[in-house]
Amino acid sequence: MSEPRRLEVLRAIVEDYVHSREPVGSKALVERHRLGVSAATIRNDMASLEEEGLIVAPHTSAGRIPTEKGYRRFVDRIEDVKPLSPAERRAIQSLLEGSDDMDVVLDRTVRLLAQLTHQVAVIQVPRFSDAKVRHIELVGLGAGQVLVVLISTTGKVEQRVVPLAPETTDEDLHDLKSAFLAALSGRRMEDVRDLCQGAADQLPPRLAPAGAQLAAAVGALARNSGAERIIMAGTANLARATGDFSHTITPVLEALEEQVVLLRLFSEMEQDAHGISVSIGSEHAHGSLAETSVVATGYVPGSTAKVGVLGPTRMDYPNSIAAVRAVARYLSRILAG
Amino acid sequence: MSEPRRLEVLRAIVEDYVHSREPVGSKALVERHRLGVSAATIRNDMASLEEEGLIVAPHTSAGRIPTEKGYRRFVDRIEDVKPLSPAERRAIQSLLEGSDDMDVVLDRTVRLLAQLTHQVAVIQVPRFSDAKVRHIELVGLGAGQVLVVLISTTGKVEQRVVPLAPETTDEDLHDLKSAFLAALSGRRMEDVRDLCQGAADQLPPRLAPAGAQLAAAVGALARNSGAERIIMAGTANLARATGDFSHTITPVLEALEEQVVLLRLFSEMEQDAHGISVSIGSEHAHGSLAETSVVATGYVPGSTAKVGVLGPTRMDYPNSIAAVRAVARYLSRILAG
DNA sequence: CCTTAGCACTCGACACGTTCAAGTGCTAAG
DNA sequence: CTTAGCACTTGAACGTGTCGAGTGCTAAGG
Repeated sequence: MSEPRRLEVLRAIVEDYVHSREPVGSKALVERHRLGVSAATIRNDMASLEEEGLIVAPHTSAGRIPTEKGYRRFVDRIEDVKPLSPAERRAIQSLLEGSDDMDVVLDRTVRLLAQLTHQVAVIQVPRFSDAKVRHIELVGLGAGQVLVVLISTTGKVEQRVVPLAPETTDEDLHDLKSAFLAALSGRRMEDVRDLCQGAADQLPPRLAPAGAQLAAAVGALARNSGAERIIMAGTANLARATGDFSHTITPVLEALEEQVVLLRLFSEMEQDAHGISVSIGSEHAHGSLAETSVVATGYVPGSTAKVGVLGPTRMDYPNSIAAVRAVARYLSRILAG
Repeated sequence: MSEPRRLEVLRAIVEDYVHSREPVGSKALVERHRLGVSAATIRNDMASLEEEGLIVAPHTSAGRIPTEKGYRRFVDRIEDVKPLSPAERRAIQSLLEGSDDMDVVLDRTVRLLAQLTHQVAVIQVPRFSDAKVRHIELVGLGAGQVLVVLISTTGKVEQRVVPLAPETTDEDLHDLKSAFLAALSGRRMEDVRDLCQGAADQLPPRLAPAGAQLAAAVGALARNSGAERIIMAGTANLARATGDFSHTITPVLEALEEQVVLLRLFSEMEQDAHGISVSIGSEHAHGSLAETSVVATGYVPGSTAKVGVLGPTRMDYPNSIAAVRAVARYLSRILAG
C-alpha cells in the first residue's frame, strides 16, 4: 500500500468527481486511469483514504467523493501550475491589450476570468493607502449646489454634490478652493479629514459656514476614496454549476451582494507557496459560503487587492488556479505599464 | 354566467396561484373567497376562462394556472394601486432621506426596492441628453501620464488617464486646458467630439501631438458620459423565488449581466394608464427572459431612465406595482430637490 | 337562461414491493 | 503487497394499486 499511489488515487478521484459530479467507484477508476493495479487494490487504498478522512462514501454501496480535507490535500499537492492553452492566452492578450482607464480594464478582466473558469470571478479594486491629494475642484452647478471633486495622485476621482447657500459667489468658491488646495495639496488622504477642519477654522468669517460644509464633504470624499470595493461577473455560472440546489445558491448570492463578506474573506486568506490562496468550504468561517471555495491572488505588489474566482467546493482547482494566476500576471503587468 | 364574476374568478385564481405556487381548483376557490356561488358554477366559469385562453390546466385532474394572457388581463384590470403599508412607507422615508450623491441615492434605492418586493430591482441611471460641459481639468500624474477630468452641468464626472509625452510641462497642460475650456465650455456633450477636433487643429504646432491625444480622450469621455448604465440588487431573490428550476434561473442571470438586454427591454416598454409599464413573459421578445416579467416606470420627467423590478411571471403584481410606483415617486422628489 | 347538485371519469401523487446493479469489505491464495 | 472471488448492502428504477383532487356532463330547479 504505497503512499504515492494512494495520493495518485486521491487525485484520480478528485478529477473524476469534479468532472462527473457523481461518486466514483473502484472499478470506474481503474478503467479511466492507468493505475497499473486492480480494482481490489484500489479498494484497499480507498479504505485507507477514507480512514484518513480524505474521502467519504455517501452511502454503503456508492462510490467515494472527496471531503474538504481531501480537496485540501489535492490542492496542496499541485506542484506546477499547468499553463493555459494557447487559445486562452490569446483571449487574455487580445482582451486586455489597449491601455485604458483602470476601471475599464478591471471590468473586462473580471468578465474574462469568469469566462475562462466558468466560475464567479471577483476583483477587489486596489486601495492605494499611500495616495495623496493631487487636486481639488469646486464647480458651481447653480441652484445653490456645488460639485466637489477630489483627485488623488493615483488618478482616482471622487465627487459629490453639496448644497450651499445660494448667495455664495463664484469668487467665494475660488477663494475656498485656494484655501483648501493650499491646506491639502500633496497631503496623505488619511490626514485630509483633520486638515480640512483646520483649514475651515482659519477662513474669514464670511466664508466660515460654507467652508465648514465643504470641509465635511471633502473629508467624506477622502475617506470614501479609501473605501474598498469589489466587482464581479459570472454569477450565472454559479447557477449552472450548482445544478438544481436552489437552497445552496441563495445564500451565496446573498453573500455576494454583501461585499463586506467577500472583503473579509479576502483579507483573511493566506497565500500558499505559489503566491495563490485557496480557501475550501468551511475553512472560511462564513456560514453562507459553507460549500464554496475561493481561489485568489494579489495582483498589485504593494496592495492587498486580490483577484480570484469563487465556486462550489467541487470545482476544477488546477484550471482555476492556472487562470487566476495568468490573469493576475497580465493584470499587474498592464497596471504597472 | 356573468362577465364580472368571471373576471373576479380570474383575479382569485391569480392571487391564489401567486401565493401557493400550485394549480388552484374550483373547490379551494369557493372556500378561500366569498364568491357567493357554488363550486360547480365556478367550474363553468373556469371552462369559459380556459376557452378564452386566460387559464390552463397542467393536466386533466389538476387545478388551473393563469396563462400570460391571464396575467395580462389581471394586470390591466388593476384599477387603483393599493397603498404601501405604513411600515413600508417609513422604510422608504428613513432610507432615502439625507441628500447625498446621486449614485449613493440610486444604490440605496435599488436595494430598498429589492427588499420591498422580494424581486430583482433594477435602476437605469438617467442620461441627461441636455448636459453641457461645465469644466475640464488636466492633472499631471507624473511618469508621462495625465488625468483628464470632464465635468458636466448635471454634476456627472468622467475621468481617464492618458499617456502623454513626458516632456509635456505643467505650463503646456495649462495652455491645453485653456484651449479646450474655451472651445468646449457650455457646449452640449453631444457636440464635444467634433469641437475637440477643431480645438486641437488650432493649437500651436508644439502642442499639436498632445492636443490630438487629449482631444480623442475628451471626445471619448463625452460619449461615455452619455452611456447608459444599469444598477441592480436582489439577485438572490431570484433564486429563492424560482424554486429549484436552475435551468430557468441561469439564462436570466446571464441576461442580467448583459446590461444591453435590459436596456433594450426598458426602451421598448410602453407605459400604461397609471404611468407604469408591465411586460409579461414572452411579451418581450428576449428569449432568455421568457418566463420573467418586468414592472417599471420612469422617475425623471425629461429622461427615459426607469426604475423597476424583474421576477418570474408568477409574481405579486399589485405589490410590485405599488412598490415601484412609491419608490419612483420618492426618488424623483429627491432628485428634483 | 343561469345555477346547482350529483355522478362518472381521469390522472397525477403516493405508498409499497420487487428487481437490478454498483460498489464495498473480507478472505484466502499467489 | 496484490489479486480474484464472493457475500452483502443499498440506493435507484420500475411496476402496481390505491387515493383523492378536480373536472365535465347531465338533469333538475329557480
